[in-house]
Amino acid sequence: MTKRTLPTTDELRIWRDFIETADALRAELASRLQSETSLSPGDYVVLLALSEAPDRRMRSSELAAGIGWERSRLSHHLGRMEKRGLIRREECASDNRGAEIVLAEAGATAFHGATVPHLRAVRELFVAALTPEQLAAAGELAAALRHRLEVVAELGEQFEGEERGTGRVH
Amino acid sequence: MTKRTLPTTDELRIWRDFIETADALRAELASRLQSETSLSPGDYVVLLALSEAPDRRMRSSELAAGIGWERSRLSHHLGRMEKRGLIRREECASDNRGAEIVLAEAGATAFHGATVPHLRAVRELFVAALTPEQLAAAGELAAALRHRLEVVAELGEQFEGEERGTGRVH
DNA sequence: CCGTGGTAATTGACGTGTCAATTATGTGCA
DNA sequence: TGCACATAATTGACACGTCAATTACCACGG
Repeated sequence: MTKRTLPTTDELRIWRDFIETADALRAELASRLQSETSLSPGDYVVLLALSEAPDRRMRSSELAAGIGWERSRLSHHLGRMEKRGLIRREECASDNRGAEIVLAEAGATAFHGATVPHLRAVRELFVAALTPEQLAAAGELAAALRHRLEVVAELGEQFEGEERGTGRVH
Repeated sequence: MTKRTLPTTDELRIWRDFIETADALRAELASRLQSETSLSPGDYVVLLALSEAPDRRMRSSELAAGIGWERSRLSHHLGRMEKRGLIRREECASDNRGAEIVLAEAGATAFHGATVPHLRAVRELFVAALTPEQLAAAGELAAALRHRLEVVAELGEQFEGEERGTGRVH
């Protein structure tokens, strides 16, 4: 006999509801942020990281690591943000390869204008939509899913490009 | 005194965990689908809808409505899929404006090859990562969040472009 | 018949994301 | 010294998504 490896119809329905709702939520937040402050979610996380950095400046790779982005993605995004005057790029004294990303005045202003509306939207669309129990459940869910992702990522590194298992950990 | 309208630190942490995890999950699923079957998630949903349609063909707008996409997005995507031979566009007899989207052989084959690996991945990364209680909680979460999104969407239509409220419904 | 308004679908411009090169620099070891 | 290798960051090509036109056609009231 073979073990069941495919989701049931109910499980699949929950999966679709879950991922589509998360997507819709992200889209709505993004749309509000954009229309209220002309910042994209990407802009927001970059500006958040920069405004919390000592001296409001950071090495490009630290920034990428801090917000969990690939460097190429960050590079492209910084290019667009620089064109709009939100950040500046300066050469790095200690490492000639490196770039320091500096929060520009326009960036600081835009970020300050964005933070309250954005947080208000998070509260309205997420926190206030859930009971305290549901909120806690959301946290546990995220932890469980993230844990599974980390586990399979480690397995994936070990058997580079081989067959994937069933995901069963025990 | 003013009512609290911003999330607490804990609430914000849960929010970030939640949305970032959902994002990571989506990204991992997409990456697997792509590397195992050279289909994107977009391709998958389009092919799924088409392969369930009577005669494996559909009017473009029905398709868009069925999968919840904007027509422009679908149009762009169909252009890319047509170039790869996954679908065909045919003229519509009853309405000369319309287009019928037809599932091509290559599309049917690709979809059939993709469905089992994809469902297996959903099970491995989502279903099997959660306890039954957590799975149920995920469903309730999605329902609650989606409900809130629908409510604010209705409000948004009524007061087109006016100030947004706090999201409090009662 | 004709014009006005609505609908089907596409297009172009642009921001965004990924992958695979590429450039330029640092580092360590024979 | 000099060369192999790693690292910092960018670039180019291309897929994807949204928004605002645009094109082509339907439908209906005069």
